[in-house]
Amino acid sequence: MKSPASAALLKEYMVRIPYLGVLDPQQLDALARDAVHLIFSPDEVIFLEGDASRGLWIIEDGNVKITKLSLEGNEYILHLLGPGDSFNDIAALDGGPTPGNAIAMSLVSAWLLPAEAMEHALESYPAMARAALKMMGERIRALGHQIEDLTLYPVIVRLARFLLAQAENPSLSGPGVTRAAIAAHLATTPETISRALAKLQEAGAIRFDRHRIIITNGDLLRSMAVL
Amino acid sequence: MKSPASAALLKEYMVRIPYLGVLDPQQLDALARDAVHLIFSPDEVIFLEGDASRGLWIIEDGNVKITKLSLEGNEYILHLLGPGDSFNDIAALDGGPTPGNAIAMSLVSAWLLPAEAMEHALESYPAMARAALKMMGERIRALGHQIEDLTLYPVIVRLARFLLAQAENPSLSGPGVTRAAIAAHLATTPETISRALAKLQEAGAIRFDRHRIIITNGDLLRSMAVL
DNA sequence: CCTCATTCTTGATCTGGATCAACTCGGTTG
DNA sequence: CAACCGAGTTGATCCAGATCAAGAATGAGG
Repeated sequence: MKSPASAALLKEYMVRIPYLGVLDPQQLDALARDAVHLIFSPDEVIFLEGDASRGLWIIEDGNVKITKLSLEGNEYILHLLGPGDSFNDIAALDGGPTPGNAIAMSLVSAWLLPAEAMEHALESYPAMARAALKMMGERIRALGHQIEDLTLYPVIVRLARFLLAQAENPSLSGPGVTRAAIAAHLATTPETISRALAKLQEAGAIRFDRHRIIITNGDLLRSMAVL
Repeated sequence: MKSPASAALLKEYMVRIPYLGVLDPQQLDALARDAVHLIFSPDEVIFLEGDASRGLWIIEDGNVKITKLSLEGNEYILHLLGPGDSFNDIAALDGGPTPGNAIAMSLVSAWLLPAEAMEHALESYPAMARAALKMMGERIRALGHQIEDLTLYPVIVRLARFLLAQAENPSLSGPGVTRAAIAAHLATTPETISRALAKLQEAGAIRFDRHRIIITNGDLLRSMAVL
């Protein structure tokens, strides 16, 4: 960490991560000092499912996808992440293997808080473990909802929900988040996404400005999301 | 807790739950003393998704399903549970709302370790929080695999995997675990399960003895599970 | 401004699995 | 043992969404 500006940004992002936000400034500083800063080119593999965890990653810039891959090469995107988002939290906190593949979707710069530093922090600061427990609970509920969506609702509903989620989380847009990526996240195909978007537009819920998607009628979209 | 025999069984089950197993005998005893024993009839609702958590449940006898329900009434079974299994762990540990519906599939007797007792234990015994963190990590990985299965593999593969999992976990059999239940767990229909089982039998991987399913060729079944 | 490479759209066809319906098999109850 | 009832099987049909194929829009690089 040479650049002080960069170090300040890292700390800003760290305090927004719930289980790091409970640390006091010196503790946070100590942890941040161990951070390593790395760059990945588009499509570069950051880690693969089952790898030993190298620690906690925090994105400075760019988009990253966490995926599952079938033997036949089909991909499911578990999470789409952007600047300020962390990933590999689970493995970093419980010392287990990484739970998915992490792949850069664009030019990505990110920090790595090494596993040993995380482990040390977890042992030294009990409040962090308690906060991590809550975070994991949230994550489990989110995965439960993801399963619910996939098994109980058709593509158009899932897409409407995705767009609503995206609206309040800017990290889900940006380059690399193509129709193919949305498709892989909703467990369908780019063609189906294209058709579903056309239907939503027809219904008047959204509009295309060039290739950007704009929500023109949030209530209508919400009703189509069965929410 | 009047019956000493029953209390002994409860403690036996408790030590097998990883994050309770780290407690020493007195701590375990103290927690067990607060347990309440309850009975549910078949199809009775134990709790609904989003309810405030009453605490940690441990099954003495019978089967319980944890489900998600769509507005149209379609059901997805997240977990099938039997004697010795616990449920509502997440909410009991993080104090959040219950993450699914719990419904008795047969006559069920179960203990409830009240939320306050769990909370108190979690605060008093730091080792328990650490162990709980690991347990949640495992749970998250398992949900990840469930999503992977649902999105990337066809019914027959999911069924083969289910049968293999069932073979080493007797709590997944027993009355109430009908074809309809398996179907709801694999996000399909009873008819499709029936046909898929017929195919597996035809291939020689399994056999029916009356209505019990017997694995006759584990390797073949594993190969059909793409494992 | 043109070219080339993606990504996106749109249409035609195909298919795994859902749905609907009829029937069979046990097991239970009076 | 007759009547019944829930579970399981089996066949026929249907449909959401996948797949295949062929343009059309967009954007980057020369």
